Amino acid sequence: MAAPRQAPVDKRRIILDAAVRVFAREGFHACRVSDIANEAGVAYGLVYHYFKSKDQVLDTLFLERWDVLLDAIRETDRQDISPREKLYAIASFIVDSYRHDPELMKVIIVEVTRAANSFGQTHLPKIREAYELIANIVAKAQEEGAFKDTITPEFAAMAFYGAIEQVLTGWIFELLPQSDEEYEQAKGFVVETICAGLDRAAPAV
Amino acid sequence: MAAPRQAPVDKRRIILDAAVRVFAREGFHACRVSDIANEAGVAYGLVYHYFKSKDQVLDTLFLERWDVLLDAIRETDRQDISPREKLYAIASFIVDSYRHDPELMKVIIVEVTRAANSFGQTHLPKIREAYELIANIVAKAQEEGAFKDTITPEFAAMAFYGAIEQVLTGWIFELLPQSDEEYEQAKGFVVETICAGLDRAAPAV
Amino acid sequence: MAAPRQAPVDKRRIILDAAVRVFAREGFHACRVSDIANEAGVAYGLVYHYFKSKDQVLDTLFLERWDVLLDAIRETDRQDISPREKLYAIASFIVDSYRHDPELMKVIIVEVTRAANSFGQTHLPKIREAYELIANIVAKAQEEGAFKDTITPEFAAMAFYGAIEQVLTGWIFELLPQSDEEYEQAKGFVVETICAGLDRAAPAV
Amino acid sequence: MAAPRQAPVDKRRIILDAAVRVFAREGFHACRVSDIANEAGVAYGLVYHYFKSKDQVLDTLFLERWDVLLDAIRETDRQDISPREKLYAIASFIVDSYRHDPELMKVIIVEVTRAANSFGQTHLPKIREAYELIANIVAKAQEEGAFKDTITPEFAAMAFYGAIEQVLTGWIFELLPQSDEEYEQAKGFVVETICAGLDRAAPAV
DNA sequence: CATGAATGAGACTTCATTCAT
DNA sequence: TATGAATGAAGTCTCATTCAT
Repeated sequence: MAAPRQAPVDKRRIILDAAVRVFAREGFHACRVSDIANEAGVAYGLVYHYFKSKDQVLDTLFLERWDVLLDAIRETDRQDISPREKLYAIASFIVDSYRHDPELMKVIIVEVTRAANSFGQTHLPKIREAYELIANIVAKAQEEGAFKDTITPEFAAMAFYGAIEQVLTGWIFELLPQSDEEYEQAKGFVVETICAGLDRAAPAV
Repeated sequence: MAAPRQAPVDKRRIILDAAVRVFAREGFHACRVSDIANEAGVAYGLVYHYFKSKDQVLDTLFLERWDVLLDAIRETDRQDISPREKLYAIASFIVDSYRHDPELMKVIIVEVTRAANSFGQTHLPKIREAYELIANIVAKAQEEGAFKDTITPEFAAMAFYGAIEQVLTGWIFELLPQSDEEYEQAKGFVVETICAGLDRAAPAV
Repeated sequence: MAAPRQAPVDKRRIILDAAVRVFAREGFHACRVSDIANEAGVAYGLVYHYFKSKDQVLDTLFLERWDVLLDAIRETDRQDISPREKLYAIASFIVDSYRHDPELMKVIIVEVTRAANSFGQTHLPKIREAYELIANIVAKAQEEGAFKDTITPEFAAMAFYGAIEQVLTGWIFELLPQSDEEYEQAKGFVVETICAGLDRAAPAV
Repeated sequence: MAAPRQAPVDKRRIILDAAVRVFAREGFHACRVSDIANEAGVAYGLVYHYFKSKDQVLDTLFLERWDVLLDAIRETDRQDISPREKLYAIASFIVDSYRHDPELMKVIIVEVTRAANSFGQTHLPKIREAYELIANIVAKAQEEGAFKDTITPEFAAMAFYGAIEQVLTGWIFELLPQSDEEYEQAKGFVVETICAGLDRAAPAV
């Protein structure tokens, strides 16, 4: 039987993973391409062998992950569950993404989705897709009477996403406490916040 | 009677106002100090006569406005109104700030509060004050039994602020429609969203 | 009486003059911008204060001088002298330009007029103007019967200019001997070459 | 009967031919080694298997062709014909070289003989040989009394070669019209220009 | 106060060349 | 022979900041 082979090293992947760590630690603008190369343990030029520019490294990281998110939202919407459960699934996916790879989520949020004047601008159409998918879920729920229609789906989607992102930002910059329990509670909290509100008049979930 | 005075030209103010327009239009990092000087119609070096650095120009703009916001929140909290009315007043103040000077709010949100890796980092304590003032309102409401305590005040404050900021961002980048009516509705919407949620089970405001 | 003033130093001129020396010595592509700054005794960035790029420095040098040449040709053509005298005047102007500032002419010829794939391409219209002005002189002479019309004016102009430029190139790279006498002879030689040729059958000038 | 053999593919030759096309199209400095490899349809590294450097590819192209030119001039000089006929034969050979392979001649002229600061410098001795062979023909003609000796042979050779090269440059960059007739006329034109001149006083050829 | 010329550190990107397979 | 991933030196340009007037 053949000896077990060394897994082939994918330098491109190594560079991307190193870039996540460097971007998370130093910020996209503050770091130098040489920092990425050093972190990856490869020569300076290899970064440019695989990527056209420093920008393209971040673009790649964002698109890789954001497409997974969009797929997850679409898949969730296809399931036969209540609107509230759908929103919960989406919130779960986002929170779990952060739990699984906080550095990557930090980079995506800090350097792209919240960086409206640079990469956020570039990827606005892609980011917008997420808002629209969420808005569609709300719109359908309103049509079916599951949600009241005092607010527009677009507005609800923005508020929902804004609330989650701000919580993640709170974790990222340690303004909010973090623990497995906190993460789990947060999923319910965000949906609770959006779907039931703080008012005592609203029945508990 | 005194001769009519030439309105005293406050070059410092002229530079700050020009900076708002330039930062809003081109972004803080993308613009050059000379762009500010040109927009203000003053010499290059004068910017450095009044400000220690390019950073300090943005710092000044942010602090000027953010202190007004913090004062407004504190003043609101002092009034003898319900927690929901307090949150409505805060949402109102933020939305009206945007209506009154959208460029300034764009700069503050895009370049500071959402720019967690640069100015957001620097001004985190100041930004945090706003979160804490809001959290205090929620905490008091929970103690008094006006709000249920299924979620922490800190979390509620983050979700509340995140929802508003995301809506402003939606306006700034024209992802959401804008009109006087939209602005007025938004104030209620955000509070509604946080205080009552989307669930039909929750009574309408 | 006022003390004699120090002539105001025109740093832009100093940079241009330094660039001529550096380009002549090291070649446009081989030299670095810092070489120009060092030669001029100014800071690196000042080159970019006055010129948009390294290219623009050479563009400026070329255009400054080439416009003088074009004016000289036009002025010559306006005079009431024979075609042969006009060509002699043009050859004289070019040769004297080299005598007066051999480094500048080296740069213009080597880096622009003979660099067909880089700056020559860019300035082709300007260079072409010279060919056309010369061709016009020949054309008029042919119409008046002063020159025979066995060859086209365009061709004659190219051959005339090519002969002179090659001779300058010979001097620049020391393939041909140089002296005041050589320079003076050359003026007649080129015109002789073009107007009468080597053939003994042609009467001496 | 033997199976038909695959024509032996000489990869080295394929690379050289591809290099001609790439150098002609993009210029030696503007193109990358990978462009040559792509044009040739071979792997990047193979260029370096056959040639020590990018420079050496151009060196090879130049030397291959220039040696043919030098041989042609020597062979011409050996023949028992008049000096004017010798110059005509040389002009013919150069013009026909251009007709036969305009891209190769473009590369040789633009990137070597007119690129005095780079390859022209390197190959100056080789280029000079051509000037000297031509000068020798003139010198002999002057000794024999066929040519007048008002100008030095070296100067005549430079003017002669300069005139031809400028005409080729005119064709290469489409400043002069091209056709089979033009090419044929040009051969006579150049010799005419050098040997008889434009002056009506000079008898027609 | 006001001007704008002068400074110079810093970072991205290119690409010829090498080398392991 | 043939491949193409890997290397890393080198140079242009930007622009915040300083300073002499």
